Amino acid sequence: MNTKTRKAQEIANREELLLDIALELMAETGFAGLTMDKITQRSQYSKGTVYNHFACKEDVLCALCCRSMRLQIELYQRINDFAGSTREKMIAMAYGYRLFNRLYPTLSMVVLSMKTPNIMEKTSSIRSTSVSEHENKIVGIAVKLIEEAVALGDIPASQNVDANAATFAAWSMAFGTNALSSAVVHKSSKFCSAGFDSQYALLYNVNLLCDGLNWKPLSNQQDYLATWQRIGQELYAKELAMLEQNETLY
Amino acid sequence: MNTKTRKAQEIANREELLLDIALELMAETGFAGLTMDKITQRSQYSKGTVYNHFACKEDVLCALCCRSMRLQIELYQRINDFAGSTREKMIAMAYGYRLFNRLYPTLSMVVLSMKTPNIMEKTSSIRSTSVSEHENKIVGIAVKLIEEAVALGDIPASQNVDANAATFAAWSMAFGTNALSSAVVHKSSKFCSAGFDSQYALLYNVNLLCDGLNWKPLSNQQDYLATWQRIGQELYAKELAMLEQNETLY
DNA sequence: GTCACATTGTGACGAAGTGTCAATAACGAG
DNA sequence: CTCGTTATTGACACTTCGTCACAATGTGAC
Repeated sequence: MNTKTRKAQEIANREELLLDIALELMAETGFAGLTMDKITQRSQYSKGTVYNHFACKEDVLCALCCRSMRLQIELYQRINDFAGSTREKMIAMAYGYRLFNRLYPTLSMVVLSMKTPNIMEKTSSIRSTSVSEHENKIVGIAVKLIEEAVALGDIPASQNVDANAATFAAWSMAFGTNALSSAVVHKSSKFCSAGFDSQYALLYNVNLLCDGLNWKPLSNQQDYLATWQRIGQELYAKELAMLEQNETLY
Repeated sequence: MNTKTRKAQEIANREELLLDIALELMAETGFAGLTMDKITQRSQYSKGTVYNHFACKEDVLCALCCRSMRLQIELYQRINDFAGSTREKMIAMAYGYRLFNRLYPTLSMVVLSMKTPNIMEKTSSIRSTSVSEHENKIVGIAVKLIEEAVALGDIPASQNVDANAATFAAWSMAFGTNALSSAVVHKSSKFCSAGFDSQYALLYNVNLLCDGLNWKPLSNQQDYLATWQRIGQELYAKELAMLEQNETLY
């Protein structure tokens, strides 16, 4: 029985190793540069072994997506300790989301790609439900926060806010902002010339949303830019320092 | 000289034909089922000719993306004739966006995929700037509408709204809502069990955003669900009828 | 220690797809 | 009709995916 758990551990370790390699390859040679053969070559294992872990190439992405979400969850959990209003905590979630996207650009692209049909069509159901589970955990954090805001009256009861609907709105906003930001940055979009500031776009957008929910204090009652800075200092100082030194973690 | 324009016309026609085939293939066999070989086989032309039109497979998607945006623009232009406030017109844009996504599900997936790195990395620069140009046209429609709202005072000057920033927010929201809706519908997401209603999610989300901008009349001052219905009847009756009969147009 | 059995690993291989290019065909001006 | 130009073709070289018969290794009973 002991040997079994040891073996299982070894397999789990190898899986992480393979994922490290996959991520490294993607960072080096771009998204299209990831092939199963290259993973095989760079690892000390053979193709068959790699395919023992992942049913297909898309499953590798799925697994990376799960890792990505575990990392995100870690960032979001710190928010519990943040001394601030519920709205400030929601903004902290947005901060964490953006931080994640900057710190792990390759992983972020993986998450984005997972919403795309050509990937989803091919993933095995085991992997894709695993992604859903992780996703639900993140969604749960946001739902809980919004429910708390309603309970405390930060979001007036008269707004009749459904926590699920509001969470979906916030998620949509964050997801869309990130997806379009990275696209806008690279291209000759109208926004580039219009002084588009990707740094604060998410703060701005989430503030609009919260104001729409009538989530007190409103953005004209409080300086959320200051909150934004404070979140960075108090919750994510370590990660910001890494970014300063251009230490991107895939 | 006349022969040249005739020839050019023929080539343009053939390009449209090839795109029709590509779309048909995607609708039939899924996104991953699209191959250059199949396009070749189903058309009466050879591989070389197909590659004369499109530098690579991703260029086909790019071209479809442009077609997709031309169709969208057509939908949005009708809004000029809509008798309503600026905010109602913004909601009409959201309506058009959602209508487009329902009427052309395959094309919608193409647009979504274009925001993804594995596609973007491979597209030729000519095609991708063409996508940007089309995109800018759509963005321009929204910017103009928001500027008008500010000029009329529907959005109070005190909000200090930048039309570009607000457009980006609206675009992010619409894009994110659509991307996540289609993902949520298929999967065992928390939202499914929570009575997620994809039909009105975009209306709800855009209303939140407009409320956040303090775009008058606010959603508690007017029944925008009624507006939503009116938009369907007055602007998009034909398209709705098609949807009723399950006539999806790729 | 060893033997039968179970599990895990291997890499050559077939299938499928991409993009190229030398050869061929069609075109049109003179 | 002829000849240079341009468009078209499909065989080919190359890449990649995913499989499977076989090899190697690990396990536990005796």
